[in-house]
Amino acid sequence: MRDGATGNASRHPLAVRQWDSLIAVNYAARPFGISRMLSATEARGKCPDIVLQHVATFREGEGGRWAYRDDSFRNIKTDKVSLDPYRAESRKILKTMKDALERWCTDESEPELYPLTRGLSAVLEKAGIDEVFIDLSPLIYCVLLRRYPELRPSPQDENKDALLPFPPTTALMWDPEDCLVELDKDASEEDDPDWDDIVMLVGAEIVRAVRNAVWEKLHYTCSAGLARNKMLAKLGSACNKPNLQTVVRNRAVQHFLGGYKFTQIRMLGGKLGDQITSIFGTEQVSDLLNVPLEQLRTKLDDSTASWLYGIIRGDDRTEVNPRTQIKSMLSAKSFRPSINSMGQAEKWLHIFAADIYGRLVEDGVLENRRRPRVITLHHRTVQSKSRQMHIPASNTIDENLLFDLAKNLLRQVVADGQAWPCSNLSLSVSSFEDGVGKNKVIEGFLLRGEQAKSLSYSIRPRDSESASSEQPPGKRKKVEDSGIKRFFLHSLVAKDPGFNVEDPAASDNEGLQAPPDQDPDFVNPEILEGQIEGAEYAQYTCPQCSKSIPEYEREEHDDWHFAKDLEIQDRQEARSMQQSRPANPATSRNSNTRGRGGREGKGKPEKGQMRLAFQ
DNA sequence: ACCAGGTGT
DNA sequence: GGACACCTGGT
Repeated sequence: MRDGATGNASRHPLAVRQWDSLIAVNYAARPFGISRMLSATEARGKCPDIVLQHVATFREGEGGRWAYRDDSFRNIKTDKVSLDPYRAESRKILKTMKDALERWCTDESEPELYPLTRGLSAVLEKAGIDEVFIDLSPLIYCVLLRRYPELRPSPQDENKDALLPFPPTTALMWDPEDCLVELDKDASEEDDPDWDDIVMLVGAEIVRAVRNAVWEKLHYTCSAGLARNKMLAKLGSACNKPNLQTVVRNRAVQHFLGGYKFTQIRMLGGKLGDQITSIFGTEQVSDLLNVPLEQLRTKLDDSTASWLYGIIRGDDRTEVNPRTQIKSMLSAKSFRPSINSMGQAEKWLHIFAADIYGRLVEDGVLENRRRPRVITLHHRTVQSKSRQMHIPASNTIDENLLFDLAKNLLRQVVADGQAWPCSNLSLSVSSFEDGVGKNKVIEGFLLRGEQAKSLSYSIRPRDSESASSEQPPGKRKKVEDSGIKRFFLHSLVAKDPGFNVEDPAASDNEGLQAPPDQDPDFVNPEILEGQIEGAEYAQYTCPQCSKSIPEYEREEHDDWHFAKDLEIQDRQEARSMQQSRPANPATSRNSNTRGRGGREGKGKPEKGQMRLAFQ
């Protein structure tokens, strides 16, 4: 589990400026007392040398292209912030991390472990533009099996509750840079290590490798926290910034948490935290620990009470969600002097539409036929209001369409009541439909690895033809060079985890499964292969895409996944990882636990196993 | 389905 | 605080 704040390692004081305030401050500037929320003037007062870089902006009349401009801070009236550069860096970092993690799940040296570990991979959750949670459990499990053969399940080892062997009693060799949180009072560093400790040690090794990769490749430092759940990892990550990792061993949790204000715990930083503070007259976790559950229940509703009771004891069950494709895109502007007319508002709608459209294109969303179904306009005067509508499925999404829809929505809001003066306006698109739109036909077919290679060559020309014919002229080129290939590879694995191939006959019927309003020819039928050949051979169910393929094609199939991973954007990767979970071959029992959980019952300590002891 | 509101970076 | 993004709950 990991979480880190990344920061460029510049030694010169530097901050990112948005209008007159700072939104990010590097570590070199912090000793001067510079923090977020300071004004540019205040920052200069504290550190005359500081470099203040304004964020990129869109400018009225310059279309959808952002730029860094020397005078943007003076143009708050006409410019709109663009966070695109940060989104791009964020993607690079995630990709680097993902690649670094990947190396931990493949080990050719011990083929007998393949059935147990193949397909296991870490899950990454993007928690912010510069933060990520990583569930390392699957990787740690792999490493444990390799290093501690006594943990490998033996055939007669049916009993899930069978006791684990004792771990080796040799002292653990922590890296000098691992920051260990002091143990609870009832525990001692002299005690023999337990499996939980070893799990953390392995995790620390992996995370160090990930952080090193980020440094080597991108020159960002990052801090990390390792613990048994997200809440503890998050708290830990802040303990040793900017460039160290903090390990909260299970035997240290009580001591660690006891020193915090509960308002620093995730979900308690807002109104709920305030409410609890005033009810119980304290912000300290240690004080709240003395309050019995029954008493919490008298003051809070039941679910909140028991959640709170658990969370301050280190019990956080929230999963690391595999990042899915982006769920919404928003473009917004606050108006310092409020705006007062439809005409003024429309200018901004143009910029919003261009911004969002650019991001739709950049993210390859159009190429993938992933489109938002809903558009929403938010409007704030004294109160805030929002209106949304469906994006007509028949239209090609472009800037003008977005603008027209936005304008309609704005009219509705304006007609609705007090619309002026308006202090904030935003446009967003959401409800992304990733059913590859016109290519639903692909789902339900299986493309064999070998054929995938040859066919992807043979069909590419025609494929891109039909693809670009329905693209606006401006985007043809992009589709042709890399877009379609990406799309092609992606769409085969991205969608349906079940991946049914029950009706091979359907495969050579054009568009048999295509919804009536969709064009079945977008992907030529001949590239599809609905039949599994070699069914008489041993079958292998790919944990990544759930496809069932002959054993002898496994390697090739994996190569194919590997190539795909390199090509498609990280968010798309995350999606396929998510879908691979249920297909984990190791999941034999415990349908209510996750794939990795079901199996870890055997491989991990019975007490305090990573997050899974609870259920 | 629609909208409001809360939480986080 | 501004500009995001995500989630939940009420109707």
